[in-house]
Amino acid sequence: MKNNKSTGEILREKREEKGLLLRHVSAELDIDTAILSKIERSERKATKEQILKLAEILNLDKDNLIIQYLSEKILYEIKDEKLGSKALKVAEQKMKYISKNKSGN
Amino acid sequence: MKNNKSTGEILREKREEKGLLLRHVSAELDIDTAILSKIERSERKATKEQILKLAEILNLDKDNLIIQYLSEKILYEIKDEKLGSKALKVAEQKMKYISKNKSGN
DNA sequence: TTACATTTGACATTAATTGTCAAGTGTAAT
DNA sequence: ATTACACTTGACAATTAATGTCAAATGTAA
Repeated sequence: MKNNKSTGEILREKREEKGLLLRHVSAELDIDTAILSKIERSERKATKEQILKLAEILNLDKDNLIIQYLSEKILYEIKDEKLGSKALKVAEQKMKYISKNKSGN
Repeated sequence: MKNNKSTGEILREKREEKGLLLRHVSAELDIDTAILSKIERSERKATKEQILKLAEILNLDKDNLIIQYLSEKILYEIKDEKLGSKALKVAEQKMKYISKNKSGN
């Protein structure tokens, strides 16, 4: 498959690849290094603004990163739910239904 | 299709079908009628506990109602997101991947 | 051991959710 | 047309969850 890495792993890998320190990147994001550290280890979620800024700083594809990020938010909603998987499928059905009636994408 | 009604619509229809007033049901839920009114018109989200209690009060299938409810929560997360639909698909992929490696369901 | 990057956890701040209340609207008797 | 009652609306209060800071702890490489 393809979407196997977490957002945090992606961020950390790319940051290290570029030789940047937490301190450098967190300064640009205007947050404490502690938070970025936690984001990279999936102990905290980033905000959408942070994700967008991180994509810029680290030269990551914005759309991919956002998709990654949103999919984690979705899974977070249902992580303790026995019926989560079914709910996901229903959400997709509804999604199709909505976009069909509104046309587009 | 099948999942065309919102949770709120389901709740209101069933309540009226049973001839119950907002005041009756909201008393059992231990909340103000105003909130239940809003829940039924999809102006507010219910809590999971409220959903479970409503299923009991109104003799609705718990699993179906929960699935309905969770799917709305999921859609709420991505409602303003251009890439929401793609994120949903990725979430499903990840879900499969997870349940494959953990076995079950 | 000093230097520095990262991690950890206790706590503060802020934002979102959930709730109350009181006044407003609609409708159907009387 | 006034009373009665179900429901709705919006301003605001309370509670809970998310986001952040800070200082001390840990790891690692001079």
